[in-house]
Amino acid sequence: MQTFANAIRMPAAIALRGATSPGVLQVLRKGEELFAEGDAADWFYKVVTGAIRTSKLLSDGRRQIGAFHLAGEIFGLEAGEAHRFTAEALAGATVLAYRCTCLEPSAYGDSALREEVLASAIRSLDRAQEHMLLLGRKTAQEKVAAFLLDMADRMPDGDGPFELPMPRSDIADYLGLTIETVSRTLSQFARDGLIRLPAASRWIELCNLQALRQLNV
Amino acid sequence: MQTFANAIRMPAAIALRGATSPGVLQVLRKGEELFAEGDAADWFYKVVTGAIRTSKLLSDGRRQIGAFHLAGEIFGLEAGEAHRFTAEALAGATVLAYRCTCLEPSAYGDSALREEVLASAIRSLDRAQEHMLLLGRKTAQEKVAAFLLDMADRMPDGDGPFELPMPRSDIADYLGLTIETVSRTLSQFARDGLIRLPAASRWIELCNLQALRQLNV
DNA sequence: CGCAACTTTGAGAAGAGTCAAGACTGGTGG
DNA sequence: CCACCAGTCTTGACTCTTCTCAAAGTTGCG
Repeated sequence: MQTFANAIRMPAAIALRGATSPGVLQVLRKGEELFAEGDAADWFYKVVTGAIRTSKLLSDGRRQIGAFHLAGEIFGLEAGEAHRFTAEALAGATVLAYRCTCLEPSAYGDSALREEVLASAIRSLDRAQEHMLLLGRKTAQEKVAAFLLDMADRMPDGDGPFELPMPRSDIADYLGLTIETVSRTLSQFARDGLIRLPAASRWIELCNLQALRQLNV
Repeated sequence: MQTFANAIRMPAAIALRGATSPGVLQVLRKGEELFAEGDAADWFYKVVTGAIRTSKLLSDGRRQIGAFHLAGEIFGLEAGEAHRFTAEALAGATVLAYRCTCLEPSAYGDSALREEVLASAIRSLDRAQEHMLLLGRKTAQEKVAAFLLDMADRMPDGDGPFELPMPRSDIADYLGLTIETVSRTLSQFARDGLIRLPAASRWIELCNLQALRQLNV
C-alpha cells in the first residue's frame, strides 16, 4: 500500500525543527497517496497548500470520500496503530507531518499543538456529523446544492466562477451518488438557471444562491 | 429548546468534585433530552450507564442519528458556542457533565482529562468515517447486517439473543433507511435463517454470523 | 493533431420509499 | 386476571428516485 514509496519520499522532506512547530514538510504531486488504509499511523498531518481527500473502500471497490481537507486542517490522527482511511492529494499539495508521539502526555508538551489538534478533531467531527446527515437523509439535488455552496464558501476568491479541484468521480464518492447522477443534477441546475457551466468542465458559477440555499434545507 | 428544563434539572445533580475527575452526575429518564441542536455548549458529557443517541434534523423533520453512545464514551464537545446536534437518552441513563472551560489551556490542567477527551474525539471520528461509508455506499441489507453485528459486539453478555435498546425508527434514522425497509430486511434475514426474531420485537438472535459478516463487506 | 481521460446523455432496471392497512406488544385500568 | 388501547411493528401494492449499462461528446495534455 505505497508504504515503500512513503519511505523513499521521507528523506527528501525538509525538516522544520525550530520553526513554530516541529513538523516535516512534504510535497505531494497530483493524485499522490500520502498514506493508505492499513498503513502504520506514525504521523499525522496538517495541510499547508492544496487539498487532500480522505477515503475508505469496500472490498468490491465502492468508495466513500469522508472529507476534502484544505489549508490549515489537521488529519490522519488514529485511535489505533494503523490508518483507517486513505489520504491522497487532489492536485499538487504540501503538508506538514508530525510524529504521533509528540502528542503523548509524557512528551515535552508542545501544549499549543495539542490544543490545536483537539480543536481540529472537534471541527472534523462536526463536519462529519453534518456530512452523515447529507449522506443519510438528503436527496441528490440537495446533496449537490450543499456541495456547491460549501465549495464556493471555501474558495479563496469571493464570488464569481470558480474551479472545482476534483473530478466528478470524487464529487460522486463524496456525496454518495454516481457520477452520472452528479452530472445530470448539475445539468438540471444549469437548465434551471441556478448555476452556469462554462465549457471547461470543472468551472462553475453560482447564479441563484437563494434557490440553492433553499435546496440546502 | 429545553434549555429551561436543563436549568431546572441542574441543581438536583450531584457534584463530584474530589472524585477522579471534576464532573457532575446527571440522571436521565427514558427519552429525556440532554441538550438540543442550538443550545449553548457549556458542558460536555461522558456516559456512565445507559445509552445516548445524538442526532441532527432537517427543517422538514428528516432526522439522522449520528451515533449511539454507550458507557465510557465522551460526546457533546463543540467547536463553537452552540451544540450542533441533539442528545437524548435511549432508555434510562446517567452521564457525567464537565464544564467546557476545564479544557482551556489556561485552566489548571486536568491534563489526564484532556488526554481522554482527545482520544475519545479521535475514536468518534473514526466511527464517523466508518458510518459515512455505510450511509453513502452500502445497500439496505449491508447496512442492517453491519448494524446487527455492531450491536451484538457492544452488548455486554456474550452471544445468544439480546435486546436492542432502541425502536425501529431509531435504527432507520441511524442507517439512513425507512422503518419499513428496516423491518422488511429483518424479516428477510429471519426467513433466510440469518437471525431469529422472538415475539418481543426488540429481541434478536444472530444465527448465521458468517453470512452476516459476508454482507458486511 | 490525436489520444486518453473525463463528462454528458439516454433508456431501462432495480432498490428503496410512500401510502395504506392490519397485527402485535406491552402497559393501564377495570 | 383479563380486556382494551396506544404505540409500534409488519406486510402489501405501487411509485419514483437513483443506479446500471451503453454510447457519444468534450477536454486537455503531450
